[in-house]
Amino acid sequence: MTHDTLDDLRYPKISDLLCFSIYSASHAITRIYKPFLDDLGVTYPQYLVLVALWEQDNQTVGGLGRMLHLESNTLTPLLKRLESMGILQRQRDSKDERQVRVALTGTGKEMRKRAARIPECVKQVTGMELTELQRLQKEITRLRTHLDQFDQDK
Amino acid sequence: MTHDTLDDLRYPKISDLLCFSIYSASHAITRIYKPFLDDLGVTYPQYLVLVALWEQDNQTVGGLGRMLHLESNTLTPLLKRLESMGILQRQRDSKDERQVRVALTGTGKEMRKRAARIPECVKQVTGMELTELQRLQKEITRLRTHLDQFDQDK
DNA sequence: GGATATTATATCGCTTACGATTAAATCGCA
DNA sequence: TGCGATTTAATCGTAAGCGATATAATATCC
Repeated sequence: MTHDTLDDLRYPKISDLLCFSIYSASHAITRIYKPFLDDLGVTYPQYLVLVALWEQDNQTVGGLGRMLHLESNTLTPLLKRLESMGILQRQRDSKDERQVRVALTGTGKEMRKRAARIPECVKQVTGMELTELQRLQKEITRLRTHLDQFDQDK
Repeated sequence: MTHDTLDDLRYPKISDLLCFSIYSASHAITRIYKPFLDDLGVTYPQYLVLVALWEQDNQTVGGLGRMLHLESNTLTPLLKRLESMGILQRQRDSKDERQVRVALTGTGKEMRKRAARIPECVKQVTGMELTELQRLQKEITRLRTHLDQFDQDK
């Protein structure tokens, strides 16, 4: 009997995998946001698009994709839904007709005020200190940067 | 002009939100796993189900759901796909016909060996120390526990 | 024992994600 | 100038997630 035979009997427990903790935390966060976002009438990915547009309005689809790490195959249908809700407008850029610019409507801009308390509410639910949340955010972002780096190196 | 008017002009930057770092890290992880899982012929959520079954075989759908924090509306179609691939079998429990037991086939059990090196490979890509990854895993799990706690309290 | 409540899984509809491909505009360069 | 390469969005198909609901089996209680 070799060591390999013994090692073959083991595999990391699901609860010990970092990848699973992030996977399940991501879903848990979506669930926590749900009631707040229901008030706004948007989904969680739609909310992230709004946060990106509140930070920088009138972006191209590609620009939004770089902020959110999403491609047009995900963003286009999502943006069309937000447009049909009257939250934003999509328009071809006249300087470069390949690009589509995404601009908030008055409704979309006003939603920022209605969403103002959401980050604070969610922070409360975490039951963690602000400094700890900030540190966690930085470390997870650093992890994602490493993963992105490796991905594009291929 | 009040302070509120000024405050209304601000919203957290997307890149500063913990929720977004977890959201985007989760997708980045899926992308990193992709080439390894392509070799196995499964998707990332399917892989997590396999990890859970390698840890504890012959579970009910509900038991798997508790391990993975997923409901039957997600698991049932996913398990049916794994069954149609010959990786596992689903069978009603004769003691309690409401329950469905999920058991790995020989193929499913053998895949554990072929997947043995994946966690180590992914760890390399993170570019982080094992102790740091473990700490991060614990902290994110703690965060998710808080969120789950709040969710079921409602 | 039988009506009622509870539990376990499945089904349906909708919204992400994303790989692969397409279409159109622009760029680069001979 | 013109033509192939590149860039940008959009489209299509498939697989998650999940809320709402349905269905069937079991548990509870009178």
